[in-house]
Amino acid sequence: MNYRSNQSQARRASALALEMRTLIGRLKRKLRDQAGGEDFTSSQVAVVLRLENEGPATVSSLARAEAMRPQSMSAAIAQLEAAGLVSGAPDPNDRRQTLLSLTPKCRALLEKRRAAKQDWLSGTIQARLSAAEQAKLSEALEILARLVED
Amino acid sequence: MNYRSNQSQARRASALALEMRTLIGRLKRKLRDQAGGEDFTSSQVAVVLRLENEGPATVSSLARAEAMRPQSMSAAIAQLEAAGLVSGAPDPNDRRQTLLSLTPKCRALLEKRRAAKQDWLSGTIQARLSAAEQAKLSEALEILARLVED
DNA sequence: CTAATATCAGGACAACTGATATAT
DNA sequence: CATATATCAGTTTTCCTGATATTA
Repeated sequence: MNYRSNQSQARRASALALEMRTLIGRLKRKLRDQAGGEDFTSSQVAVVLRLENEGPATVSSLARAEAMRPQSMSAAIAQLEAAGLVSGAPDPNDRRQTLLSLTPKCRALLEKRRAAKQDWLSGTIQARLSAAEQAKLSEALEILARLVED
Repeated sequence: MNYRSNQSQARRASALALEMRTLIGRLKRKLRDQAGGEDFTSSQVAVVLRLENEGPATVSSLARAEAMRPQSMSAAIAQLEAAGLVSGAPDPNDRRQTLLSLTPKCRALLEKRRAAKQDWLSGTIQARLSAAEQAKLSEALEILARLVED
């Protein structure tokens, strides 16, 4: 690996990083705006979908999964509980923990929103990206996941 | 296009959306943490790199490029100006506008940080992704850009 | 007069840090 | 005692909306 190729690799990585920064900022703001009003934050949506896909979990494990502080996750979940979408039950095996799960109301809401295609992100993915592009995106997400590991 | 294939398309899009939400949240927090302290926010970094790549620009045009409000961009840039990294000069052709550009101090700082590989995102891209993976990422970024168009 | 640029003022909200109680 | 979970309280930060002055 010579000097010139290291240089051009560095330039390519910088260019990618620039594009990514702008894109992440835009997506972040877009997701927040779409969630505005009666809906939920991006983090809250991620939690609900995670509970749906992976079953009951604790505040701490959810915080680890999203790489945020337990206190922040707790606040997000408090709103979901207040809305009656998530409920917690003490874990009989470890009484420090509270296992959270989706309420029937939440599952019904998810059904309804899916039927009405009310989720902006998945709706836009379907509307604007071909199957081949979605496949490329999926590959890229696996690659990107490695950037935030640890 | 029959019912079943629409169903499975919708499921695929939902799964992608879930992965993306979690990933965006994690990247967002990671970028903020890496920028913490004496450094700058992700938006500020994006602005500096954009000015470097595309030359002088106004607050409004930068706000459009990042899809945020001019007032928010103005605040971000005020900090950069206070740090002596960006300076503005009135546009002689249109006196409503102020053209912003990088100061020599900022260019020197960029050089120094690049030499020391101090940018977390581009450093991690280089360290953890092969050339082929970076190419896939680049393709995916073009695809993703279409999601936030308008 | 209407449209675009910039900036001041105030507000909302997500995530943070620190401290504390409880259970393992 | 050391570790893990959860939660209360207060703060920071980023971006927002609304209003105003200036110039095209």
